[in-house]
Amino acid sequence: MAISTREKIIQLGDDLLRKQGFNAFSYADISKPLHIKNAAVHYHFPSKQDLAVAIAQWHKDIFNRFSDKMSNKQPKDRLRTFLNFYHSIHLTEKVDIIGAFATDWHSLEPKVQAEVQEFTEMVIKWLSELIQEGMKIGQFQTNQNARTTALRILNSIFASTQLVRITGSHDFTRVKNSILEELIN
Amino acid sequence: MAISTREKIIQLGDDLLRKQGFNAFSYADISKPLHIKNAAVHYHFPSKQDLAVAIAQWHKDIFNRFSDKMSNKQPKDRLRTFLNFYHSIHLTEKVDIIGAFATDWHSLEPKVQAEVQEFTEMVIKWLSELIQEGMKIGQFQTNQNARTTALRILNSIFASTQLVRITGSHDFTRVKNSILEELIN
DNA sequence: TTGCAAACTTATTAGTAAATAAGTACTATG
DNA sequence: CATAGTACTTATTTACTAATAAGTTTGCAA
Repeated sequence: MAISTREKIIQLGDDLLRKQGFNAFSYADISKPLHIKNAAVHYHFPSKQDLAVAIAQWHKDIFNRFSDKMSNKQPKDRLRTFLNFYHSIHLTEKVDIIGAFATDWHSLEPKVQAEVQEFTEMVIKWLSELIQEGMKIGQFQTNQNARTTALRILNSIFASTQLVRITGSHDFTRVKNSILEELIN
Repeated sequence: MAISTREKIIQLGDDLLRKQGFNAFSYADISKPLHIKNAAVHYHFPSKQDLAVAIAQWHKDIFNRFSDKMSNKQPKDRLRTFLNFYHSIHLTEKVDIIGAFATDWHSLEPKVQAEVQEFTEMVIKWLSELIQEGMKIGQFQTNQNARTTALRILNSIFASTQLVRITGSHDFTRVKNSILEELIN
């Protein structure tokens, strides 16, 4: 099945959102590369906020598929794959979607904010459970509670996608490795 | 000495940059509250990029004064004050300037990027030295190198100012306390 | 074949953006 | 008192933005 225009718009919108920021791209930036007219984008997403909602929902879908696929893996491997996923974000010069939405938070309508909140809590919950499981089987060690550890991992890794734009790539690998080292052993 | 218009523009610009994002505020958002005309802002800062340069330099100045004032304090207390400073950012509904600049990175001209890079390295250097000193006198404990630890602290705390917009304030205190607990003991 | 809905294009609007040129008021200095 | 620089205002331009109304094409279904 060929990819639909609607899907192409979401993917390009996501790309622009994370490369430039929500207020830095326009419908023209979407319509031109797809060789469609401005109004065609408005046909699928009447307002820019509607597009933002769709992007957030798209991330929820992707994350659900990701967590399903990972469900039978060991906590250690799940965490490693999660961090590698962020590594690939960093390589494409994008920032993580959570940080991108957060800095533009006050430009977003409540319906967008609600989707972003849901997605973010999904990720935190997944990380927390992963940590608790890893603790139980002795794969991880920490004296913080699971949510706090989850928050610190999420913060460290999504902030890294931002910080390396300023300081350079080598710092990404430093942080990524240190997260693993700190928990494992 | 009364505060100059130039200074007022910088402070309000910084406020807007960190509350809304670089591309989400306009010169009108600055001129209106200050009861001056649009062109008066352009008189002080011909382009928006010039204003961004000034904001970055202003942060360098503030940080220099901060680090001078802290120089005779113990590493532990310096770190605590640093984290409290971020706590006050969070209370004003702003995000940290580093993350704000990073997400809007591709909207910034090289002259702005250079200033931001200089400021960021100043902060990382200050944190690294603080950690090394704390390790030497046995106040801190970590098996990571100083820059990596500095990066993780900076990442965790600046990402928190973003994440709590989505998840709520209580998570800020969690992260802040966990940074201290992890290092001290 | 007719009808009708989905997926567009054409054309336009109203608003806002950054930026600049030219003029004015104030103030300090020589 | 003249002049020159600083700090503005008035007025305007050019460009872009999101958004919408109205018309067109295409494919499928009754």
